[in-house]
Amino acid sequence: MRQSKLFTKTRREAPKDEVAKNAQLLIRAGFISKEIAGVYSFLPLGLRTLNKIVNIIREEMNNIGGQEVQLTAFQDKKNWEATGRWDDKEIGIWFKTKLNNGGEIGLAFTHEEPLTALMRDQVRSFRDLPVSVYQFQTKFRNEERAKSGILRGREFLMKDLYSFNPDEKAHQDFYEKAKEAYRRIFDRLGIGGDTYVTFASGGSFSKYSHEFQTVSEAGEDTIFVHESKKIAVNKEVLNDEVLKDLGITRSDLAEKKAIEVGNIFSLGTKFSAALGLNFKDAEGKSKPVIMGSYGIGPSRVMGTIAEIWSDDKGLVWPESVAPFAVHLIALFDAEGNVKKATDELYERMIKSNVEVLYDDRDATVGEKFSDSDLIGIPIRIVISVKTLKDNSVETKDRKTGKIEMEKIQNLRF
RNA sequence: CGGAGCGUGGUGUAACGGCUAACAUUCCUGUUUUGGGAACAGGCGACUCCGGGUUCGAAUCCCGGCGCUCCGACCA
Repeated sequence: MRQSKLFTKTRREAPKDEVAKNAQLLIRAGFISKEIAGVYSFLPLGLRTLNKIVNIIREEMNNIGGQEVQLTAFQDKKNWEATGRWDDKEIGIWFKTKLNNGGEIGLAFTHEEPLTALMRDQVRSFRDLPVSVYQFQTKFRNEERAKSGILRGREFLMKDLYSFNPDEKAHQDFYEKAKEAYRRIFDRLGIGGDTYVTFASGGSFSKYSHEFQTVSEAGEDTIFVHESKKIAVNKEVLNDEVLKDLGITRSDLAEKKAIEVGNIFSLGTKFSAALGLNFKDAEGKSKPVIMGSYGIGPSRVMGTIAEIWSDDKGLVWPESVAPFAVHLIALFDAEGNVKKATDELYERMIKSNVEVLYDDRDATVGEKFSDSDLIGIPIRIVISVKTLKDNSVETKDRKTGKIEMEKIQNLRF
């Protein structure tokens, strides 16, 4: 894409009402725009990155057999009354509204109830199991206090997968597969090294749930990290019993702030029993389905990456989620030689399906370089009078700062 | 929801109760410039968040609302 056509602009300064680093950088670089507190819009660069995150998650969910759907955000009150979660006293974060015909609907903050109800029509026999279903969906949570930029919004994107299994063993097998898939996802997203499988409170059907916590000062959670085992314990459940279960001692643990980027949770029969999602086993006996839920917030992940991968000049995207692979920068000369050479290279890259952002703006050198650092595309390629003397370009790695000269004809595209 | 702070051109800031609300940046015009947010000249852009009040006079003081931020509580 030609940067001269990109409608978003970079800014020198962040709006003063943004304090969170992720929001400051993403707004300054033109990735997102704030609508109201906790509600952000995604602009072209931001949407590209968000979609890359989504696609990585999608691939890994498909790998473990997940089937993608898209449920509606509108919620039928009767499904939620069945589980006791319609009442505002139970769930304080509902957005609800009246229908003109007198009814009442809610906007989903999660989807256990509607999907369980939907599966009732599909699952009858043990032959229909196991099955797992997921979606990328906008969730609405009427948080009393939005904070931390896109880390905690009132509207946010979430991947939620729900598993349906005939028995506890099959459930556990899938649960472990999902855990492994999550590890791969965070590795591919570039935050695997800082992300710990964290033991957290399990609720009534399992002793523990597992959170995926990325160590960052911007996080809201406090976890205790066991570095060599690459696991952690959420402060909420840190006690002697947990330490014994995990075979670790308190002195091995280091206290850290962390962002919860994902979690997986055994639901047992809580929802299937309440909503009547039963199946006939091989003996013809009716049993409730065993369920699990598995969430990741792609928009929160994007904010987390911005927190972790950034420096004083701007964002430093991992290749896997960068809005473009290459930032091509032309430092024009009066004769037009640089423009001609850069246009040619740009066309070549487009033909080779390289995702390239071409800074063809009539801007000064300093502005182009500053914007490039701010936007944080992994590889910067500069063409100028200087490089053309040698028929070369200069490449610079955003992360390492390493600069190399390369002959134009030797470029890999 | 408890506590604290803040609302001034697009953005960031300034202005004792008193001149035409100032400065920087962005943006527009032109000239020059092209390896780190470049120079010069000219120009556009604000009912000072909204509504009331005090005063000869309000961006400034008072009351109410709305919004934003921070700390805490909350966060299947």
